[in-house]
Amino acid sequence: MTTTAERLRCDAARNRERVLAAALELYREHGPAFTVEEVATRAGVGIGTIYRRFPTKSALLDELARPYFERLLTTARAAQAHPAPAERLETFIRAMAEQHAVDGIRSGRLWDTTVARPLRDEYIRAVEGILADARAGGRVRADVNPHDVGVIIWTVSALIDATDRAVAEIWRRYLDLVLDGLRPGGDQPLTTRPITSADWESLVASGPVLRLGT
Amino acid sequence: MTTTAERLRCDAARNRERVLAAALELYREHGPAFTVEEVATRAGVGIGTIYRRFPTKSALLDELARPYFERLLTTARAAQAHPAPAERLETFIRAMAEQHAVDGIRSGRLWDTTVARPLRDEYIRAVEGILADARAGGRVRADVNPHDVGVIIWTVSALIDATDRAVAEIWRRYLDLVLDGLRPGGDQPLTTRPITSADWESLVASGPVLRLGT
Amino acid sequence: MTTTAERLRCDAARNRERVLAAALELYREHGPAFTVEEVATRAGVGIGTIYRRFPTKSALLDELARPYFERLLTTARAAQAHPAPAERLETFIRAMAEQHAVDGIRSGRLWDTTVARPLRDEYIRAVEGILADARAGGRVRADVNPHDVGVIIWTVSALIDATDRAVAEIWRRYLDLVLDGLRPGGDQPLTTRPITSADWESLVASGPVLRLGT
Amino acid sequence: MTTTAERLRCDAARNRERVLAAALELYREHGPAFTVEEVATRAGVGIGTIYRRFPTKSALLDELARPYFERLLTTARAAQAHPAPAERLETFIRAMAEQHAVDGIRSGRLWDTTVARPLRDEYIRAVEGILADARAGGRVRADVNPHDVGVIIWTVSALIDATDRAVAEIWRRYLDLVLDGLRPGGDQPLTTRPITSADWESLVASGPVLRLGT
DNA sequence: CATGAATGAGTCTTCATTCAT
DNA sequence: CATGAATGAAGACTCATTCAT
Repeated sequence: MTTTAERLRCDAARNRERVLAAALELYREHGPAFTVEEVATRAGVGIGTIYRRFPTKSALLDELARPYFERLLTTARAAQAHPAPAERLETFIRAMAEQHAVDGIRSGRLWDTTVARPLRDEYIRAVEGILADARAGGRVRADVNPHDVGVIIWTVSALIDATDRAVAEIWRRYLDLVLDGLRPGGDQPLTTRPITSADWESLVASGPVLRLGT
Repeated sequence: MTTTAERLRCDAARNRERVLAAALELYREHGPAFTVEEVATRAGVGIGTIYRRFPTKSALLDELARPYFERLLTTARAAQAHPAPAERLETFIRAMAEQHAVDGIRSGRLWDTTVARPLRDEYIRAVEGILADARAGGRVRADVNPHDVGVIIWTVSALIDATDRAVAEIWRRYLDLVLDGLRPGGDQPLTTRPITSADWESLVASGPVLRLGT
Repeated sequence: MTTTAERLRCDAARNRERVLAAALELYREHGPAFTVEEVATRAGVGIGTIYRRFPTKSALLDELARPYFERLLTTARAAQAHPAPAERLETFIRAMAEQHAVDGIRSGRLWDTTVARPLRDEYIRAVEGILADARAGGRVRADVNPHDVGVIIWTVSALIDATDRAVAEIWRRYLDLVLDGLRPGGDQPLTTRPITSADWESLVASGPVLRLGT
Repeated sequence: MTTTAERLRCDAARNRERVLAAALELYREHGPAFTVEEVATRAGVGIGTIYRRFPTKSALLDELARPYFERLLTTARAAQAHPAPAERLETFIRAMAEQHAVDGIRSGRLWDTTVARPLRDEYIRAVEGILADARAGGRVRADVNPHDVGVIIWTVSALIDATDRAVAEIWRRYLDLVLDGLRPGGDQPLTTRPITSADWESLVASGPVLRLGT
């Protein structure tokens, strides 16, 4: 009995993984422009099986986003652990971009996914700490705040999405420029009011950028 | 006679404009995810009328892109005419972003549209001149080339698309940082090889980013 | 006044001819699978002009059939005038096939067209005379009647339609065989009852074969 | 298990048959001028069900053609097995016509359908054997070849299509004449060069005659 | 009268989702 | 539980015909 039940659970879990793996593959290849039936075929399961696990195609895509964000979070934690606090900010931003590039999820600006919500808080807190370290070390201009960092990472991610497949690595030049701009150096002040938490929430909640599928 | 002929063309032209206006509205609201029938309804014409002027939904979207690029080109020419050559580069980049923000075409990275093709050449040439001016005036670091400028503008446009509706003006902070990075100042060298013309062509030709419709 | 009126009538007549010529061309090229708009373009007139002359696309096609039948009738009359009465039947059948082949109206089994109706009577009468001549000369088996001749011509026409474009002239072998079968020679009797006038009417009126367009 | 699996397949198969039956009915009634939706309605299924089995309306029509050709082939094989070799040719031609008449597929000159392709070879080979038998028995004139037989059957089929619904059996008179012409008897030689294999291919491949749908 | 712009019903096809087996 | 068959609401596009200019 137990065995049977476990077997079932086991099979179910494996199926779930297969479906997610197939969906991820397809997402990497085509963005959200793939069919649920294609996922089923590639996963080697029936279409009904997918709908048993995921109520909706959109829910399936959400589930794709979760590990992506977990990997990002791991990256963020690693940067926090960097021995030289002053280096943490650049290390962090570069590592995030690198991770995004490696991850292969293109057109994957998935931050407003339901699953991303809980992760975002930890993420923001991490950024706050890292930025404070950089500031203490005099490695960042005074007028940027954690949300600026979020926007930078977001933008570079979009650039990676847009270009990495066509011309790999190009985004690095761009990232270099931005990091250069981040460093202190008697530069002209930023021309717009600081980004607030509320702004950030609005951004993340705003439909168009983040819409999945269709 | 002339009057009659023109009247006809007049009405037809007005309908054409109505269709384009409706399509633009819908594009601003939903990106390319709108129905030809919606366009017809909003324009107050039959569906056949749309297909009389535009052989395809995709052609209609192309036509949407055309004035957008023409406005960008006008902006570029204006920047070239700026009295102080050294100022031209920053003026140019800011003006392009501004124009894009004002234009309201969101998710509108339309550079690979058929209609954009002929405009691109003039655009690139303008950038070359402007960059040379800035370099002569010592206002830009030595290791950036015209294609870097193209990528910058492209990226900022994407950022505007993504954020301007949710939190207006935020993109300006980002742009400030990048412009700061563009200025000379003994900064760290760029970590990746320069972008070539061929890279640029690949970028622009790469389907996924720029594909309209579907 | 008169001049103007005549000019008008003249222009109108010429337009009518142009439309018919364009339609015929298109019919030869594509069968009935062409657009009214294509006719207008090729004729160099507006679409409204066509609808002024011909109430319907189908009526236009009918009008195409008229000269075709008139040519056939001329052919029939010529055969009647052949000096050797006994030769008239084969001459007639061959000439009809030839005329059909030359005419170039493919998939043009137009016998049930409204315009063909009045011509059919004269046609049948001609066949009757010709057949009587052949019979008097002992050049045709006794058990065929005028309607058999009609069916033969009809069938060969269909064969021409089907094959002449792909492999010209092949239909002649076939026609030879049939003519051979028509000649007297102690052959096996025909296995089916003679075709009556009523049969002929049914045939000609039967939809599927003759349907134009769509 | 097996039962379940087969049940599924069973129902699906039944639906498939229903769809084919409905399509055949409609084809008999209207030729290819019917709607996929009509098929669905008449078959009592959703439109999607049709598209699950047949990727295209054209593929559905192909599938209609398949059994038709298989029946023809069976007929051909039966004629080859006729005890008296000399009789085989006429038996064959008559049987083919008969089968076509009974089959009820009107306007069904479907020989260039994809599904017909593989059957054609066997068909031609059968005709060759049968013709040789007839020639050995002195029952056919010397100057006809297998392709002539093909053209004869094709033409008679067209005649059946055109007339059988309006006046049943009339085609038999015609067929009698042609068979008469096929027999030897010191008749006039055929006036055109023999039909070659290449001719036959051209014929079959020539679009206009055989094109299904639209 | 001529023109060609406008119309919109009708066609094929796709795909997320439900449901019988 | 798994399967994959069934569903049907859209969506893009065509074309005969009408009608304003």
